[in-house]
This record gives sequence, structure tokens and C-alpha cells, in this order.
Amino acid sequence: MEPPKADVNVKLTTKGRYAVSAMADLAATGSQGPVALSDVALRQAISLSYLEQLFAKLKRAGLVASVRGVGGGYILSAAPGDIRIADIVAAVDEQIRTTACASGSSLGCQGTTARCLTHDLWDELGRQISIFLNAVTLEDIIEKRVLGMAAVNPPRDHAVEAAE
Amino acid sequence: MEPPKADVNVKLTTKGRYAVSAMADLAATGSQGPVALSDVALRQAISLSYLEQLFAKLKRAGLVASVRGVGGGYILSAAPGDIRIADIVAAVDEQIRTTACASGSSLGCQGTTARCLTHDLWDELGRQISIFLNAVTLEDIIEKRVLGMAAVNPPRDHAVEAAE
DNA sequence: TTATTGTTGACTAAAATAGTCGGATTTCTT
DNA sequence: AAGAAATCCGACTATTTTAGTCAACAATAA
Repeated sequence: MEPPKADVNVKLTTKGRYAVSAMADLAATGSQGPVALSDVALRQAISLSYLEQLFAKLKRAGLVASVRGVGGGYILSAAPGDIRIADIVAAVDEQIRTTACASGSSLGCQGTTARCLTHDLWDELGRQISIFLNAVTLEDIIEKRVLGMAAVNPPRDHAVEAAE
Repeated sequence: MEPPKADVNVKLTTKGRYAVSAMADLAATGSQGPVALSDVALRQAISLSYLEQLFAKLKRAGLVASVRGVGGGYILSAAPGDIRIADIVAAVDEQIRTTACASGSSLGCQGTTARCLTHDLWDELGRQISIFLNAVTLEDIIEKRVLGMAAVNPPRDHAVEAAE
């Protein structure tokens, strides 16, 4: 029942998007056999060489398995419903350097000074993103079950009201 | 009662963090008079010239006002409780180019093909982040009211359970 | 044995990020 | 009037990241 390691630092680049797109492609098309990257490259309009790089990382992370030779390709290591988007992004986008103060441990920075007043903010935002990406699986994507999950507890009553 | 324009594309760089830190500094220290950037630069350990760039944008966005000359500096244009983090980030980090398919309008991409299956995902994540940053104000930060706001509605029941 | 596919690693072009630098302008103080 | 303290302004630069390319090699099925 312990939550998945809520990796606070998430980086969101097109690399991560490509990886998720490719994985979704795999989930959607490769139900019975391996899918060749050249096919994925065509469908998703991503260069083959670049896909190879991404899948090397995905494989290293244990998210896919490969079959070499003619008729080979890649297959998901688990059911689409068991692969979380957070895992994909984490496998491909190397962790962000935690800029200023190390998030997670407020040791480096004194919260007393104004210096690291924003520490909690980025920490919480990272957690927010992480929770979202951990809650969505490949299956959700191909079943289009993603929309309308937004719900955040505002801190107080001034949640949202004109400001400009 | 209409929600603030939920800007879906948020970019999160250190530039945005610096801006928020500096604004929080302003909110915390400048209750009665203008605060000179050189002071902020010292306290937040950001280069003065860089701060100047940031505050030019913040001023252009109407978030701060400036007082020139000796004893001058910057002051918040509104009460800390009325300045949302989303506004600060938006003022400083120019909008991300919407990579592949324009988010918001699914016109460019056919959701039918596997091509843009992930469209909804990034759309929703952007909305998620946006909601969060719109819900937090400068006041929340200096009052340390930010932690523990995480709450996302998972799409189904498989919300969070082992996957590796 | 040959075509197909994955595997690896080095290399590169372009863009974004994170600044720096020099000077000009305004205004307060003396 | 002079000088100091501050904002303004624009150009320039270094570093890092992104998004690839390229070439050679390895495994495997037909």
C-alpha cells in the first residue's frame, strides 16, 4: 500500500513526449507480436535513430523487451494498464538537477531566511505532477480516459478570483 | 466567477523560480517602501543584472511598479494574497512552443490515429499544473501554507499500485 | 547467405538558458 | 550643480540541452 516513490523532480521535454507517444503506439498496435521501430518511426513521425536512442533507455529501465532479427522489434514488458507514464518519463528524461536547494531535504537551505521560501512550492508542485503521471497508465491513454482529472485542493478560500 | 484563463502551457525553468523567489522576497521585506534590486540580489543570491531582466518583464506584466532614483526600487502592484504564482511564471517564462500538435485545439492532429493519442495527456497535465499555480499566491508562500495540497482524481481504480 | 532488425557509441547542429557588460536615465541628497 | 543610488536598455556571450545524424556491428529468420 505504499505509494510509488514519488519522484519529485520531473522534467518535461519533447523527449519524454516522444517516448510516451512511442510507447502508446506500441501498446495500441503490438498486441500480438514485436513492433519494429521503423514502423513506429513512420506512424509517429520521429526519426528512427532518435527512437533507437529512446528505446535503449526504455529497455534499460525494463519497460520494454526487444526481439532481434527479421520480424523482431519491441514489446511492452507489462500490460498497458501496468505501465505508468511517470515511469516512461523518468526512464528517458534524466533527472533534473535540483537547482538551488535540494528538494526533499530542506537541509541545504534555511527556510527561515527568505532565501528558500519557495522551497515548499516547487516541492509540492513536483509532487503534484508526479501524482498525476503516476496515476495515468498507457491503457488510460489508448482508451482515452485521461481528460477531466483535474482537482487540486486550494490552500485557503482565496482559491481563484480575479487578479488582473 | 470565471476561472482565470487556464494557460495550458507552462514552462518551468530556474528563471521562473528566480522570479518567484524574488517576488516572495519583495512580499516579505517590502511592506512599506520600495525594495532595491541590489538587496534582493544579495539575499537571494541572484546576479543583479539578471534580476533586472526579470523585473523588466514583471513590470511589463504589471505585477510590480518601480521607483527610480535614490531610495527607489520595486513594489508589488497588488497585495501578496492577490498575486498568483501562475502570473509570475507566465510573465517571465515565455510560452512554450506547443511542439507537435497545438494543445487546446485538436484540429492539427487526428486523435483517431495513434499519432496524437497522447494529446489529451499533456493537455490535462498542463491544466493540472496551471490549476495548482493559479491556486497559490505569494501570501501562501510567505505564510508557508503551501504544503500538502496534493489531490488528484485518478482515472479509474488502478490509481496507484506496484508496477515494477 | 542475405535481408532485416536491434545495439552501440561517437559526433553535430540548433536552440534555449542563464547569464554578463556597458552605458544611459532618473531622482534624491548634499 | 554634483554625485550617488537606483532603474532602464540592448547587445553580447558562454554553457547546456535538445534533437538529432552517422557508421559500424550483432543477431536472427527465411
